[in-house]
Amino acid sequence: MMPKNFLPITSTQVFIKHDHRACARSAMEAAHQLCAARGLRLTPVREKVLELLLESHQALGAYAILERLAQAGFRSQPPVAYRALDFLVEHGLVHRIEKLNAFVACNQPQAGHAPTFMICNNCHQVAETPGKQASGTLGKRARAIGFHIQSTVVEAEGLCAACQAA
Amino acid sequence: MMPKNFLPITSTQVFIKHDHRACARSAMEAAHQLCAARGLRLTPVREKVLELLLESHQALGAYAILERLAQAGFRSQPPVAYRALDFLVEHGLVHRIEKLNAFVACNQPQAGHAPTFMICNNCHQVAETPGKQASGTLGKRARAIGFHIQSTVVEAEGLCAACQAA
DNA sequence: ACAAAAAGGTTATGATATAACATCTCTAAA
DNA sequence: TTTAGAGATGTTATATCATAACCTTTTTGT
Repeated sequence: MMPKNFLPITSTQVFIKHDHRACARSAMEAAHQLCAARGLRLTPVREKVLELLLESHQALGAYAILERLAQAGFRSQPPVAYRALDFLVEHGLVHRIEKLNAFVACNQPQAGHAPTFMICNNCHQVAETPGKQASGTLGKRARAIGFHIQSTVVEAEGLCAACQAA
Repeated sequence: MMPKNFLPITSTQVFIKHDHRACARSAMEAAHQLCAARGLRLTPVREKVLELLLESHQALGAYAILERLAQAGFRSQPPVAYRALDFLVEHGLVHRIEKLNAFVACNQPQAGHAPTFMICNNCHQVAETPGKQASGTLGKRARAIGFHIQSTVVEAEGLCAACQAA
């Protein structure tokens, strides 16, 4: 039987040591499948941006992405990065971290999730924990005042376990 | 007896019809008291910025504040607004809304609270609901992975009760 | 009165994001 | 298979948000 307060912290939990390459590879595969299934075009720029984010396992700003794109032979005007990011965010392959004005790859792309993020102020990694829309405290508060939630931002800054130890 | 899931939605709940002037006046008074108690200086610019935010009952961007400051006879270089805002945010009199790159007055200035915000996409008012640090789902998730939370951002966008009706 | 600290004034620039419009490239229907 | 339309990309320019750096003024503690 599962423990009472089971939280599905998965292999996608960034702070936990794991094989980044394998993790990135499987996320990229998931992205391809998702796009195929929905008839979306994961064009070269879009794929490259996703790849960069998956590799880094950190939040990257649009201009940091732009630099890396340029190094990889893509054009380097801001709209190039922003358009790719818009696409990826719209389809849930990437999330925007408001607190950082930056972006992270989603490691479990799927519809209708409302993830929460833990941002380590020391190692600058960002962990995503899965969440359902309107669950928990926020949903409760919204219902209490008749507020209809369309989207949520839930982010915590602090120190991950490893960085506390060090 | 109080209902089981009692949530302290107070008179400070912006979406609910109330006397803005009285509300702003009392919040301003609370700010003065708080500053007196802590030996902080609520200088003219700082007070004016807080007043502007209390009046508007909406989130205002730094440059919107700057315009209004200029109209009121203050200098209008960006640092003027940002410094005042820094002070007010630091001491909990104003909160930053990350999703909007904007600021709202806190209607219940007090130490150690970690409020959550509901942003109406129609009337653009922002409601603050009180919250305690590390309570609820986010705290649970953090503990599950040994993450030490230093600060949180919890914001929901959607439609307030009044705007749903209309 | 004076030194130190805090606040404010000013210039310049950095960082983030989008508008607008031209061109290219796929896809699907004629 | 041509061609219209949608979607994607290229490019220029500019809007929006935020801070660095340095100097002067005001306040506070001694």
